[in-house]
Amino acid sequence: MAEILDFTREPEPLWREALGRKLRETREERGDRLVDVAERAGISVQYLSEIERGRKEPSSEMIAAVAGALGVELADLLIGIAGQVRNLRVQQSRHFHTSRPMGRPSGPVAMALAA
Amino acid sequence: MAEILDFTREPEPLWREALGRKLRETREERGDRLVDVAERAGISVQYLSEIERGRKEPSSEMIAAVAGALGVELADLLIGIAGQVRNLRVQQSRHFHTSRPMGRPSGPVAMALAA
DNA sequence: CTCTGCGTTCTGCTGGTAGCAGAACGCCCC
DNA sequence: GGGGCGTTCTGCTACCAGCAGAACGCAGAG
Repeated sequence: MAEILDFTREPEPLWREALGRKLRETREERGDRLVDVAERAGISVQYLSEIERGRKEPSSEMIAAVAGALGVELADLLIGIAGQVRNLRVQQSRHFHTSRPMGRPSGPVAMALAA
Repeated sequence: MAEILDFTREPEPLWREALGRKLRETREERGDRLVDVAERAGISVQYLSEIERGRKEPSSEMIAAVAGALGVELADLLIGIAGQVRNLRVQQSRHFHTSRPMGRPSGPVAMALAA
């Protein structure tokens, strides 16, 4: 009974965190400031800051507004996020089996309850 | 100058709609029932139904729980959704004819203001 | 040292809605 | 007719999205 639980951080990042990271990256690549994007998207600057830091859960309309203000489409955004998530996970669990989604993750409910 | 335009706005599907579609597709591919996934994810069956139909905005924890219950990772989910979104948009702009009863007024910024 | 620009974070506040239970309903197949 | 499956209606409560206003840290520039 060597492995009780992986007390290491559940490697899977949450959606809002990955999204925020990608949004920030995209904005900085464009050389925009928070206030620029916020104005264009029609939202407050504090709120955009929290979205980018993965603190708040933006609605689908918000996501569309920010993406539109950044000049990217949803599909591109998703692909970019997927890439980031992949890199993050590989970085963390370097020497485990490579991508095999068949494994039954032991704690789907646990994640929901944990947060 | 009057830069009014925007009447060419394709109805880019909202995040929650695309997500729901993909979740349902994944579940059906596995031959699971709503109640199976709901139980495994620890959520109610009505709510899962609404998520799959894109009617409610699930939190990141919910997404993780459902994805876990389906045995898929976030990255795979995102890529699948991106593909669906792409296909949808192509399908729409190719011939606008098919049964599209819902005249979705979904613009990025416009939606934020409307909401 | 001060000033300015940029982002972050704190304190509120309000409306909306996530998420649930319970039940009813339509549909299909036995 | 009955049972499995999904949908939808009516609530209901608790939580949080999303805002304004202001303050703060931290750079660099003068």
